Amino acid sequence: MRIGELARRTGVSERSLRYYEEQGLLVSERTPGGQREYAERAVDRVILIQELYAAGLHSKKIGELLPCMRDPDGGPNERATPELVTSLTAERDRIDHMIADLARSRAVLDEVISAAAREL
Amino acid sequence: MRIGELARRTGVSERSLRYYEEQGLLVSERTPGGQREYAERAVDRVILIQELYAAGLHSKKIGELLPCMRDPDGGPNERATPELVTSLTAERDRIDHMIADLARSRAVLDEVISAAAREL
DNA sequence: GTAAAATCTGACATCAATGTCAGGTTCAAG
DNA sequence: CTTGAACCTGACATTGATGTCAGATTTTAC
Repeated sequence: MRIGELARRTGVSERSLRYYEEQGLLVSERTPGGQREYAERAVDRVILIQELYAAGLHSKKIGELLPCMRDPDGGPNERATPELVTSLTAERDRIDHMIADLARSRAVLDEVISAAAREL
Repeated sequence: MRIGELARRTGVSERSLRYYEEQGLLVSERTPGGQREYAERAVDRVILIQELYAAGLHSKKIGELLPCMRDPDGGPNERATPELVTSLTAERDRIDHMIADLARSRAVLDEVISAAAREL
């Protein structure tokens, strides 16, 4: 598929898709004319990238992480270096804190929303 | 307490504390010389503000939300307008999505970390 | 072949919280 | 009184992903 379709199917802008490629997170073939052609699996890949961004990982870290994931087709993947494991563990802990904080914020919102509902 | 102590106790920079005040999220008395003097409860307030920022709320929304929270001392608080309730409900839903996304990202990291551990 | 739609590259803009720095003032301790 | 630490205001810089635009090229439909 070309970039427009991938953008539509993932909800990610074309601009961002080109940026992901520039950052080495996403690969594409090129048509003879030079336009990007994506495999079907790019859809899941893009969604994953977005989720990792939302989790606060930066491009560089995502770029290190992605090759170490088990491919869905069981293809070869890189081995995570000890340094990467250390850094990913830190990220995981940070995400745990983030989830806990989010739960607290959610409770705050919920309390205000509920209080307003009770006053109707 | 003055700004330095509040910064130290909350882990938030003095710069940010002044910014919060500028945004109307945090109040302070002033000494005769013009320096900020904070009440003890400012500590919890600052931590709450940070959590709401982390949850993706912007200054404006936090500024609308805070007065509608029940004060710990049961003091008077503003009533949430229907528009605010609508917007807070949307934020809450967004936070729910965010938590779900974070859980997925966490699982991805965990899988890579675990796989590396198994290879030792 | 032609026109419209899609894509390309490259550059510049944006956002919002925070960092940083300069020059001046206030506070606390000797 | 003096000195150093803490604080003040105001301004400018930073960050990193994304928006946006211009001008050129490719693809698709007729």
